[in-house]
Amino acid sequence: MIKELGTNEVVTSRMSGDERRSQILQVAIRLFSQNGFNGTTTKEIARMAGVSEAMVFRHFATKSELYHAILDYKVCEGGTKNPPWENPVMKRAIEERDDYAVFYNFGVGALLHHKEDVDFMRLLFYSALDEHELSQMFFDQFVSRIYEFIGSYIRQRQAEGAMREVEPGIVVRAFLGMLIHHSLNNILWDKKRRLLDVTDEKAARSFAEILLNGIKK
Amino acid sequence: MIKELGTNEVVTSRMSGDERRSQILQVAIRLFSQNGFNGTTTKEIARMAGVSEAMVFRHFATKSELYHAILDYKVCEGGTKNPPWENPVMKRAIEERDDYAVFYNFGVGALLHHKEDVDFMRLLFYSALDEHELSQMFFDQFVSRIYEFIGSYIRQRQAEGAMREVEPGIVVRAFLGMLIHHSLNNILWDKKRRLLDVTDEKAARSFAEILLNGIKK
DNA sequence: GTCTAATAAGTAAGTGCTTACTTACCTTCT
DNA sequence: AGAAGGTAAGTAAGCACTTACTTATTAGAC
Repeated sequence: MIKELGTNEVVTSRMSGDERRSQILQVAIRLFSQNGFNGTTTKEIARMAGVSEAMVFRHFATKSELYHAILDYKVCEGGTKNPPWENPVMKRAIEERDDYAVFYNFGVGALLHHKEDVDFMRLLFYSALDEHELSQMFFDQFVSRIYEFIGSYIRQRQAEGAMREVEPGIVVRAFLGMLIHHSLNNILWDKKRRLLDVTDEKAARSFAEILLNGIKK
Repeated sequence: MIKELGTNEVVTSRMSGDERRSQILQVAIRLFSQNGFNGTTTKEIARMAGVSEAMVFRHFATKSELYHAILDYKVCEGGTKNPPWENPVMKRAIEERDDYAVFYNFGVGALLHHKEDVDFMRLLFYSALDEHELSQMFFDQFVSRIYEFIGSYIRQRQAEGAMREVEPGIVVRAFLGMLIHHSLNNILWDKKRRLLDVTDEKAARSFAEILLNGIKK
């Protein structure tokens, strides 16, 4: 009997199939992202979800299928759903050729996204090390599009004479490198921000300034 | 009976204790770096080393002790042993205030190092995700020294009026981000270099140029 | 409204296999 | 002969996954 204390709402112990399925999924996301595929047991997933192991296997035929469902869900949710350049602020910045606004907004968006979904970042790296196909899928679908998009923007600005002739792919890699490495540091090694303690805004501002000064004509 | 074919040298199946120990270590490094701690079995380590499981446990009391020994070995070998700035080329560049040479040489060195020791990179990330103490140790001992060293160089050049007043920590993070993220891409996701195919030298040159133009006065 | 039968949510107690680790014994060198 | 290198065959615990069964919910006939 699970009850939500402190509210009038009382949650009965029995859920509908869909509710239970997504609850198990949420629990599993946390555990897989914390301990990786091999470090997570179905027993623990069941325990954390407050059900018997049999229930886990009623909803997901195998542990692998559950892992696959998680990555599938996370890759779709976190990736292909809403690419950064759909943002109206970004759109205007691009039209107005406001390079700083383009890179700053992209950067802040990325850093925020990483911070809000640490589980996803960890899952992504675990699955990349495990060489899971969905990690490659995420890269092919999401990351390569970012390269295309920002790359083509840089190419355009080079054609317009606003940027030096550096290979756009390298510039994108440099910028994504700053952002992702910054998030990775905060998530994995420097949780206490002992080495570098700056707001996302300041980091994005500095990275955008360094990059744009670095490639301007 | 293991024999080295194609040479006159014949390796007998029986090794000395030290030889066997370091052979098991080498085999385990490869397996742990490929499959992580939980994904690697002592049975497989023994099989790959061509000995029985009992031999693994004669040299290392537990699986954890073996893992610890590996990280210990790798962290010392790959990290604290020879910091990049001990390199004479780097030393001269620093004395001569040749900013480009400083950052370019550091970059090429890092990229080469990553490429030559993919196992180490993978181990480092696996152990960081697993929150193993030695990953934190590596960060505290090796990475933070890089921040100190490059950071203080930047501070000096700022005082000399050669660089803008950007927080040195952010600049270091930006540069390390470019380098590490580039290596990570090559190791984990873009092994075929479909997104970006450049030599280490070109990458280091571009990254150094972007960074230095980005922060020059 | 109430009874009922079908259905869906749920579990306890397994299964066989794999795991990290051990024991008791053998073989090879010096 | 004795120390060091080495193994076959274990053990107990843990793993993913199954079976056989119980409880709660609900839809429709009356």
